[in-house]
Parts: sequence; structure tokens; C-alpha cells
Amino acid sequence: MATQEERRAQTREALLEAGATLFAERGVAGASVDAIAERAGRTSGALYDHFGSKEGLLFALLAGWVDDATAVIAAEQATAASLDEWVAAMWRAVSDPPSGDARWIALEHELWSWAAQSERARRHLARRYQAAWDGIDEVATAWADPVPGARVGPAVVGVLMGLEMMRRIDPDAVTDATAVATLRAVLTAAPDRSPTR
Amino acid sequence: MATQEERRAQTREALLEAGATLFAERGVAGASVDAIAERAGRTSGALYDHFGSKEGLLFALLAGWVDDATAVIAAEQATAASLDEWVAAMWRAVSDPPSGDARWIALEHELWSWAAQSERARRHLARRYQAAWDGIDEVATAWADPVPGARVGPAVVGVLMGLEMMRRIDPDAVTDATAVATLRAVLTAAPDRSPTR
DNA sequence: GTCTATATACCGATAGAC
DNA sequence: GTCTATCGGTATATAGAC
Repeated sequence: MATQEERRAQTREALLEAGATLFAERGVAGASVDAIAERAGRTSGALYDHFGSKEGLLFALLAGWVDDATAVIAAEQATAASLDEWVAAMWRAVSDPPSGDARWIALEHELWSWAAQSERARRHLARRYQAAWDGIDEVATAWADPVPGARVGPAVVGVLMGLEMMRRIDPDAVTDATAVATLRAVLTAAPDRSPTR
Repeated sequence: MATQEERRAQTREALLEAGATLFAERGVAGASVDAIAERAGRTSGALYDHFGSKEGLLFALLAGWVDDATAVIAAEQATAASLDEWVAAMWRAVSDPPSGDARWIALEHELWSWAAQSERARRHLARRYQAAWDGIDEVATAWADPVPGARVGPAVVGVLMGLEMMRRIDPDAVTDATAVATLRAVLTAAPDRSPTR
């Protein structure tokens, strides 16, 4: 019987789920440990036992989401038939989140707020985004023809996030067409020459 | 004698200054009213008298910064001699803040975190950015030749913010040249046609 | 492993003296 | 206008029973 072990896994999952929801709804500072535990049908003691602290729960959540994001990028790469299709797929993945999980956007901004305050958080984010940057660079060399050694990954990710932010506060401000055109422009523009196509 | 009035103005200024610093350093949630008041050489009562609440102080800070940002854009418009120069000036204004005030970036992200949670905050942000969008649209029609009716303001602001975020977590990820090229591409790209120049 | 109970601290905000 | 004093509430985290 692995009943004990199963129970532990269920508790961990319930706490992660509750944490994701409440962090997104109220922010990391606004979501109390008690509230998270209660929503998971447990008490705060369980949370401290599994994650050590509220911050520990946050880190555990983020670790899961890195893998998700990189998986999405890899999947798009396999199915897209053209540059525009690939770009549109990435934009869709950001503008209305894919796996039915709209919470990560809120959590992402929590992280960025924190990054403005702490060097440790910045390093955490850099490590986190590195995989996405690299993945995009790799696909980009297949679709566009960038200058050798030029990195477009960071610019693409930055543009995706920035456009999503503008769209969130005003849905009409950034149309899908504008987003795709902008991303295409970024991928075909290079620092040292004019746009090619 | 306006001594009474002067004293009040000094207190208000000191509270704004302390609030800007502490909000940026610790976040809005992490900066206590007492800490802000103490840093300003006053007590919490003074803060409540001037701004009503912690949120009131935050709004007062933001109102000041809107004016600053729009003033910067207007100033660039007057002095820039080419599209590239204008774009470079905007990027400089964001990537290393102009008026010696590096704190507004942190505050901006606090706002965005909040916007992920609250409809009220989103409306606040939309109103806040409207002026910047319009200002950029106006200058853009002079330098580039956009499709009639197409708005580039939101995309430009979004790209500025997104690139700044990537640069902050990795200074080598987005070079100045990349940023300028990206912004130029955004301004010359349009949803319904290929880049012109 | 998970619970209740609790230690300890700090929060935002107010009342009322001055 | 600004102070001290304080209210009422909630926070994170721990101790110890089960």
C-alpha cells in the first residue's frame, strides 16, 4: 500500500492548485498562508511541511511553469508551416493562455514586481527566461535569416510581454494583426542592416 | 506669513519622496505607512491627513509621473532630427530613466501586478497610458507614414516596456542597437502590408 | 503528516490631546 | 497639522497533541 505516499502527493497538489489561484487573485503579498491552506482543505501546518514557507510554494509553482512554457514553444515549432503561422501561434499562446490556465500572467507580474526590488529575483528570472530565449532563437534561424550571432529571442519575448500588457488594459489597443506584424518585423529586422523582407 | 502653508507643502513633499523610495524598494504591500512616515520625519497621522490612505499616496505619486512621461515624449519630439534619433531617445528614456529617478520602473511594475488582479486598476492604467499612446501616434505620423487609422502608440509603448524588462534581467540580452532596430521595425511595419522602408 | 492552539509581531487606520 | 496612544485585525511561523 502506498496510501501514505499518495495522500502526501494529493496534499502537495491541492496546495499548489490553491496557491496558484490565490496568488493570482490577490497577489503573493495578499494571499495568506492560512487562506491557501484552507482552500486546499488543509491547514497551514501542511503548507509549511511541504514547502517550508510561502516563498517556497511560489518557487515550486514557478518551476512547473517554466517547463510548460518551453514545451509550448517546442510544440509550435513542430507544427507551424510558415513564419507568420509560428508568430501567430506564439502570440495566441500569450494573449489567451493555452492550457486553460490564465493565472500565470498574474503570477508573472508578481515576479517582475519582485525583480524590480531584488537582485536574487532578477537572477531567478534570467535563468527562467533563458530557455525560452534559446528556443526562439533556434526556431528563428529556420524561418527568418538573422545576422549570424544576433540574438532575437530576448526581443521576441519582450515584445510578446509588452504587447500583452497593452492589450490587457485596452483590448482594442493591440489587434491580433498588429501583434503578428510587429513580431514579424522584429524577426526580420537586424541591428546592422535594414529589414530584408 | 505663509509659514503654516509652507510647512504643509514641505510635509507633503517629504511624504511623496519617502513613499516613492519605499514603494520602489519594498513594494506597495511591503512598505508600511509607519515606515514611510518615519522616513519622511513625520508620523503616520500626517500621511492619513494628506492622502487619506496608503493607496491615496500611491495615486498621488502616479499622477505626478504621468505628467513627467508625457513631458519627456513631447520634448523628444521637438529636438529629434530623424526617426532613428527619436526612437533612440525614447529608448534611452526608458532604459536608463531620465530625471535621475530610477524608482518609477519598480512602481510601474507594482501597478501592473495590481492590474492583473483588479479591473479598477486596469482602467486606471488605461487612462494613464492613453496620453503616451496619443503622443507617440502624433509624432509617428510625422516621421513614419503609417496606414491611416492604424495606431502604433500602444505597440511602441509595449515594445519599450517589454525590451526594458528583458534588459533588466540580462543587460546583454537586448543591446541598444537591437532596441532601436526593433522600434524602427515596429514603426514602419503595418498590419496589412509589408514593411516599407 | 496533519491537526489545533498559540507565540510574536506588525499591519492600516482612528481618536483625541496639543 | 501633527502628535501619541491604541484599537482591532491579521500575518507568518512554531510547538506539541494525535
